[in-house]
Parts: sequence; C-alpha cells; structure tokens
Amino acid sequence: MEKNDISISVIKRLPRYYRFLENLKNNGIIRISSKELAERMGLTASQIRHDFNCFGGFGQQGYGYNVPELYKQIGDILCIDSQTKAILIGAGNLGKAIASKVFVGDRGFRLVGIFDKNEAISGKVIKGIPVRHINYLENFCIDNSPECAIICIPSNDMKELTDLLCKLGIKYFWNFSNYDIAMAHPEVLVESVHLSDSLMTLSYLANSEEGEG
Amino acid sequence: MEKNDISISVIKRLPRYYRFLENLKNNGIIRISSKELAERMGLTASQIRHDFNCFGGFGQQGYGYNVPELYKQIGDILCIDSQTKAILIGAGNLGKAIASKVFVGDRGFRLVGIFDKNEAISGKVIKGIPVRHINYLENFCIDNSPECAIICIPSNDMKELTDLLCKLGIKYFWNFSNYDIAMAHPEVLVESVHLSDSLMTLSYLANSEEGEG
DNA sequence: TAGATTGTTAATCGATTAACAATC
DNA sequence: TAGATTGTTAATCGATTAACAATC
Repeated sequence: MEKNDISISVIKRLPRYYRFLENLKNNGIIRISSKELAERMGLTASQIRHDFNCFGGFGQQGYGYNVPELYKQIGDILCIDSQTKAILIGAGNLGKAIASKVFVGDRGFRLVGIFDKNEAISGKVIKGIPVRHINYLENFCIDNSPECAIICIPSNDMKELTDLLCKLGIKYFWNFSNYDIAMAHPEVLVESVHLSDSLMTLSYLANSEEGEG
Repeated sequence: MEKNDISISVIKRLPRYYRFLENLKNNGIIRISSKELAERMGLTASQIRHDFNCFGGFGQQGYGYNVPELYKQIGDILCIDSQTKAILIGAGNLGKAIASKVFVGDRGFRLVGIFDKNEAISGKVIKGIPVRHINYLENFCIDNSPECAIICIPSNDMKELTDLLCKLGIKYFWNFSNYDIAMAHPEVLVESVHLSDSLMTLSYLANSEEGEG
C-alpha cells in the first residue's frame, strides 16, 4: 500500500466526508460538485478536490462526483468493510455506550470480547457478547488473537494492562483513558479520545468568547 | 480578553499540557525545563516555549518552569474554575458515562440538569441530579438559564431540539451526535466529539500500516 | 561569574487556497 | 460546440522548528 504519504490532516477529514456522503446518498442525491459539497461541509471546493486527488480522483470533468460511487470509494479507503477483531476492556457506562452504539453498522472492526474486573457483571451480555472477568483476558487473546483493544477504564491500572495487551499481540488501541499508550509502546498504533480535553477546550472557547464584539 | 488571536492549534494543546503538569505536580516535581517536558510529551522544546509565550511566558531563564505555578496558570487560561451551567440531553449509557466521569473534578462547567425522552428513567438520579422528562426542558431552561448543553442523543431529533435549545439561550454545545449544529446555528459555539470518526481513522491507519517495512 | 534555559525573532516546513489547462 | 467542473500545479498562508540574544 502506498497510503503512507497521505498527510494526517487529509486522513482526519475522510470520516467526515464519508458521513456527509452517506447522508447525501440516503437522501437520493446521486451527483454533487466540489463546490456544492464545500458549501454543505463548510470547506473550500479546492480543498475537497485536492483531498480526493490524494487517492486518485474520483470525479469527472464537467459533471462532478457520483455520490454513491464516491461514498463507496471513501469507504474502501477507510477499510470500513474490514473486520479487525477487537476486544473491549471496561464494561462501565462508557464501555457499554461504545459497544452498543459505535459498532452499529461496523466501522472496520468486529467486537469479539468484553472484559471487566468487576465480578458482579461477569456473564452479563452486551450486544450478544458476554462480559468476561479480566482474569480470562490472557487465555481469550491466545485463543482468538484480537488485534485491537478498546480501552474504557481509568488510567490507574493502565501500565500493567497495556504491557500485557501488547505482549498478547494487540497492535491497535482505541484509547479512552488518559494513559499515554503511544509513549510507552511506540510499536503500536493508538487513536485516543480524550473527553476531558474536549470539555476543557470548550471551557476555554466559551470563556474567551465573552470579550468579543 | 485578548485571547482571540491565539491559534486553534495552540489552544488544542492546552488541555494536554494541563494533564501532564497535573501529573508532574502529583508526583511532587516542582521544576521542569521545556526540554524535559518536551521529551515527556513527545513535542519539541521550541514548540512548548512558543506555546507558553502566547500567554505571556511563565518561565525563568536559567531555571525553567515552576510546575505548580504553570499548572495553575494553564488552568486559569482554560477557565477550569468557572462554573458555566450545563444540561445533559440523553441519559443513556453515553450520557451516564459523561455525567459520572468527565465532570468529576469540574472542568469549567457544572451539571445542573439531565433530560431524557424515555419516561421509564424519569426520576432516576445520576450524580445527585434527577433525570427529567424532556417535556420539562423548556421550563427548566427558563428558570435556570443554563448556557451549555451536552448532547448525548442520536442525530434524528436534533434539528428541532437544537433550534429549541438555541431559542432558550444555550450558547455552548458539547456535541456527541453527528448532527452539524455549527452549520445550522453559526451563532453558537460547538465542540464536537465524533466517536465513529475516531474509529474510522483507526481503521484507516490500521489497514494502511500493513504495507510498511 | 559561568552555566542553563527562557523569550523571541527568523527560517523552514507543510497545509490550504487560487488558478487554469484538461476534458467530459 | 459551449459550459461546467475536475485534476493539478503554483502561490499563499500559517504553523513548527531553529537559532540566539537576554537574563536568571
């Protein structure tokens, strides 16, 4: 794959393109120009064409882009149909939300196991998958070789857990904790969601706005 | 406030600085140089000094930065101690997670109300706050004038809800839905968390990595 | 004082935008 | 063919990094 020369800023825009195109497609729109898509998304037409061209250009001069086709193409770029096996660590409210919402419709991953250290919820079933006690993590990974771990626990126990998961062959982390996995394990790939950072950003913006005209 | 000329890239780094400094402080470290902080955070020393200087520079030549003081300063910049009143819309798993986790320790906001359209959970208490039926939203806002709304519901009903919330004086949105509030209401301030986008980014990266050396 | 490290400007790098030739 | 709109290069803009004088 020659994907590695695509800049991260372009990559970060792909899922949003995908969502907008999904929406257009669901509304029966089959053709769109970079100009109109730009207006809908709050971008420039130039940027949209530039972005799509990183992957070869899916448009047609004088016509624009075919929505279902472009949607399919971006989905393929995102490998939306791949089924990378993922396990969820932490079945609290956040873990449950992630398991039941975000995996709906599959976004490149397939949830195969859920683990929690709280024995009281062992055996409960979320989206058809039983919650296992964390003690079974090691054997489960040996038997099923998941490649992705979704971290929905606090940072406290993360060092030991991360070391173990890496040892067990986990290569991709979707990390909701504030533990810095990438710093400790530069060999794995980490996508982090820092909820508190997002809230603090809003706090900054909300309070800085007040002085405006 | 003269905050408005600070670039968004700097702002987005502030919460991470804040977390790292909190950690250093909790570990009893009282002095740090830009060089050492850079190593710990995976940034350049130059960038750190440049960033801090946007706000006036909190260091001392030949010494470095005083950790507790810098921590305090960045907290102040983020207005971490402000208590902007916030309401939560949607008390499903995600809403519960947000209410019970992220607001712990306060990050510039104070949760004052929780609403859900599901009558079955009306009256349940989360973090000391009763869940109210969504029908009471309007009166509650008139009585309590919250300025921030946290959106933890799917995009379906968002248009009407957003229009109503804006009419009721909500100025800041922490948006977990995929509905584009900012596009519909350019007058308000929106910080969005697109969980599915984050997962799709990981899917892209995971699948593009395979071809690497 | 000498050493260390900041604050700050200048240089570099990368990302976005503008422009236009190619072409449907 | 004429009009529209892409693909693609060049120009601009902004962010990051390097360098060093200021100074603790």
